[in-house]
Amino acid sequence: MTAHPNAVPAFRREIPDATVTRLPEYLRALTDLAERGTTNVSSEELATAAGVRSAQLRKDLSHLGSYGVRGVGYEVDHLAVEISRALGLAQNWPVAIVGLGNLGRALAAYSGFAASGFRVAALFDEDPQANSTPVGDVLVSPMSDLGAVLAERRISIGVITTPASAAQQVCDALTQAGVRSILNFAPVVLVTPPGVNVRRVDLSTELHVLAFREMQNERPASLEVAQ
Amino acid sequence: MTAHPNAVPAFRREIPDATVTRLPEYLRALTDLAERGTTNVSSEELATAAGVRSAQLRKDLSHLGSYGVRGVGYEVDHLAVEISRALGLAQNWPVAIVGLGNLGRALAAYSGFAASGFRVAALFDEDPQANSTPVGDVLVSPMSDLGAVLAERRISIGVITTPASAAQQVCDALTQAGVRSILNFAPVVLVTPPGVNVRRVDLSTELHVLAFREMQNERPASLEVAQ
DNA sequence: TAGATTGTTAATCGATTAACAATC
DNA sequence: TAGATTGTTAATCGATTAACAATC
Repeated sequence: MTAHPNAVPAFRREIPDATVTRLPEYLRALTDLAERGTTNVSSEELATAAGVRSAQLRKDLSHLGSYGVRGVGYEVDHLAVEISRALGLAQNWPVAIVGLGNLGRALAAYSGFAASGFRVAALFDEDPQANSTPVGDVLVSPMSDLGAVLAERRISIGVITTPASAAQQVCDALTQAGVRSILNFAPVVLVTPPGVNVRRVDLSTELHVLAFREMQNERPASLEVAQ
Repeated sequence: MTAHPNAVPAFRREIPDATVTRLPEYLRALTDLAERGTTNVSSEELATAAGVRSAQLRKDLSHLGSYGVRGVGYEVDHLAVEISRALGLAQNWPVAIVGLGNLGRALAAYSGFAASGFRVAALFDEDPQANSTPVGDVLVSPMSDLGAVLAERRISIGVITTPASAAQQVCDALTQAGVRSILNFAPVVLVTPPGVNVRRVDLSTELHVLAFREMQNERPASLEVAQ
């Protein structure tokens, strides 16, 4: 039995990661426009507001569907709704934060989450002292309750803000409890079972990249590769 | 006067951004290895520890120079020193943090910076009340002193942790004061003069990308693009 | 209809991976 | 020398940009 040589693969309608990363930015720009009372926008204007080229914006949007009108542009409200829907914003995702040091507490108190469709639904720390200090109206649970609490509150997104030394262990506990999406602030490469999505934010790395470019500016190009 | 057709462009020895972003990870992996007493490592092992392919690791390192030995591998300490040098880690960059809400204070207190070659050298907030609460041994200066303090402490890297509404204004003040490298945590696209490097970290965006994939997993692929 | 702007195709660019000659 | 592994070249892959036909 031979497959047709030009057979189209059954399903291959993936939206590139690079595009998904820019969608929230488009949404933010649209929200700004709406607040200023703008009802219609061209790809050129919206692209400028979001810091990209218009061709890229149109290409990105084309992955979602066809929500513009040729010769006219996009209706701000409508496009915002469509992007929100694509991003699953209506769902108000419950999120768990593990590790309540300075960063963990700052994130737990961050008001931007609520505005973006996320809700801090559980907090964990292994230090019993941390357990006695709630953040807002969310109590801090001990690590031993992780599985039970995640299941009960139907949490599928975890944020790791522990020290590097604890991160892998926490990651194991999260995946064990069925979490398949992890945002990791600890400076470690996490090992996860297949099917688990990990994104890492590393503050030092960001500074390193800046410092590197800063250095390049300071010294003449001719020295760039010399030892 | 005709240029030689195969003339090599005078200087074009740029290291790709993607490579620079991975260098700190390699360095971290090397530090781990050194702590465990490992003195030698192959590209295969180091790549695994850093979460990349060995071909990519070798390609990345080739931008810096030739620090391995064929048939043997890399000397852990030596390679670490070379990467540190390439990243400018020896310099102990002074950094300013503007905006001392929860996140700003968390960053100011973050011990990881010191370990990575950065030093929190100045803090700013427009709220006079914030000015009275130092973080560690660094006093909080009023925004009006920004230019003077940056000049005096020779600061060229700024971190913006203000609310979105203040970010552009702060950015203007920083660039005005000669800062050309900015790490922006506020959810805005900053407009800067040419030559200024901005990197943005956006917590909501990271969660959005995770939520998006989470959604894709939940529903069948055949619905992915349907409206 | 004429003018404008989208959605999409094709061209370009850059980054990743595979493969292997160089060489310890 | 034989075995191993780097540094680099060439092939592949994917993402960005330019250009324009479709169409409001």
